[in-house]
Amino acid sequence: MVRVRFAPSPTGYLHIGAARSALFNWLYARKTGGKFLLRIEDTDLQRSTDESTRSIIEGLEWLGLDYDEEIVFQSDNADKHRAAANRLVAEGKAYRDFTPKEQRDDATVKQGIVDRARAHAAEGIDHRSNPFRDLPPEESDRRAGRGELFAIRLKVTPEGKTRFLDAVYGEQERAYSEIEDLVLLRSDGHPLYNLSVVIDDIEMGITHVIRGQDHLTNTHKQILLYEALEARQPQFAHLPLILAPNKGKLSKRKHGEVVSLTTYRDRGFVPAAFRNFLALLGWAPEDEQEIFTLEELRDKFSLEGIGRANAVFNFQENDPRHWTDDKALWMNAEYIRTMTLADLLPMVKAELRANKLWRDEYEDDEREWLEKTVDLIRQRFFTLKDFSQQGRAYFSEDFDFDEAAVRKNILKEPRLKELLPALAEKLEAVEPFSAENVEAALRSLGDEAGVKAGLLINAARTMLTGQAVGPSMFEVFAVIGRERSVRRLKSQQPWFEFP
RNA sequence: GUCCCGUUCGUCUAGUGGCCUAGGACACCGCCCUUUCACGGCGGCGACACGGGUUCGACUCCCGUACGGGACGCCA
Repeated sequence: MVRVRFAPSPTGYLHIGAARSALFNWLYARKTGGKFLLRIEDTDLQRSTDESTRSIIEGLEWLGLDYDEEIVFQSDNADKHRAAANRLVAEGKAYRDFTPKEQRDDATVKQGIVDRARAHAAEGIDHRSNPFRDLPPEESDRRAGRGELFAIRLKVTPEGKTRFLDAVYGEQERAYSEIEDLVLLRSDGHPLYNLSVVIDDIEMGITHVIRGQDHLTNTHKQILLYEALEARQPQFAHLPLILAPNKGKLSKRKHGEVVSLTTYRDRGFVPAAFRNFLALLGWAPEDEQEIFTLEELRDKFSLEGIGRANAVFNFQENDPRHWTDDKALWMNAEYIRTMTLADLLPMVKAELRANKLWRDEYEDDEREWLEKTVDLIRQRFFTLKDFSQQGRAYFSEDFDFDEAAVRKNILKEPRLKELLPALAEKLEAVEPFSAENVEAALRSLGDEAGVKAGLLINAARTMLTGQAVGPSMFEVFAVIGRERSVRRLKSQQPWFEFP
């Protein structure tokens, strides 16, 4: 039975790369009939926050990735991690390192890695030079008993190599000589990442570890731990990374909210659309299908379909039209215009409600009207936000007029000053007020006045919706209704002055 | 610096030795449809990082170079 997990550390918002890992794990579990588990890796007390945990849970819920069993909080297992480390010491597979702890902040650590590596290169690397590595057990016990502080390090065998078969990257091996005696337990008793992950994965019965490629080299250390703990290794599958447009790392500090999953929710993405987009970042089906229902995605997903090259998340920071990847935007528009109305309506409702445009009648008396209207206007929308912005005039009397539209469609033709009220007159008599009848009325007015129908159509579009673009105008009349149409055609706007 | 991974249109990708004059999607451009803008239809632009091998034949296999990414912490 397949058991996979998504194991984020709650140190910030849910990153889209992490969201994709979660998605792939979820798909794999659902495809194989296995379990998808959630583990919060909150052992870094300094940086973990409840708010992050909440945002992760919300994010998964938004994407529709439901998890099985109780959430595991890694910090709850610290005692088990400590016990395991001590057991390894007792078994001689790990040792106490009494070297005093160095105090370093994040920045100096990063520099230290490079400096130390250079020095090693110059002098020749020896990962086994720790003076406490071969301290006799009695001596080690005595010093520990005396209350001396120590870290616990894994005693890595000098000769040999670790190997594993990655489901994505294939055969992997690494010489033991490349691996340091990693610290398992800090001198303050705090268990460290590699230990905790391995113990928890064993404990949770994880069969497949599907995670970012940034863990590919860590995996060798973890394998050493599986061996030391005499536990069976899971199958590993590492995912290519998602990069920024400059092919660098995608980070919040540099790239802002575009990398945060919640941004997509807040900016009007349909969850299924974003999920679909994410699935295609680093994975491809056997055929050329791009739009999938969740069921199709689940059925077609496979580890074999995952690529090895990192993917660029293509967005343009200073261009509002391309604020995120164009394909994601297209995908969202595609979903908005093709999904069932039943699925779309609740999202539209939430959007209208958030903007005080919702009226309860939309749910009973005017339900039909709402469906017709939404169906009409969704054809050219890209996000759910458009329903309250571009689509505002359909739901409210209080909407803005686009300046360019006014200039182009109204002010440049003085005759409209008479024609618009004339059109309003005609519309008052149209019965029933259908698209066909409105069209006939409008065209006859055009003929009588000797102007092209297009002039009236475009002017009416701007008077009724404030915009230069929109759906078929006769449908718009029908949806806006006689009363509002007439009123808007006759309305005296402040800008309504011809030269 | 050391080790690991990668490199096909601007982007996401298909491709596992002949099916490739390299396919699809997004973006872009043009035409058609049309009252506008979209949608849709049709068409266009556009890529195998480079150099050596292996082979009758290489996008596909091997080696090297370049470039990019990752890891190397008493962080996760």
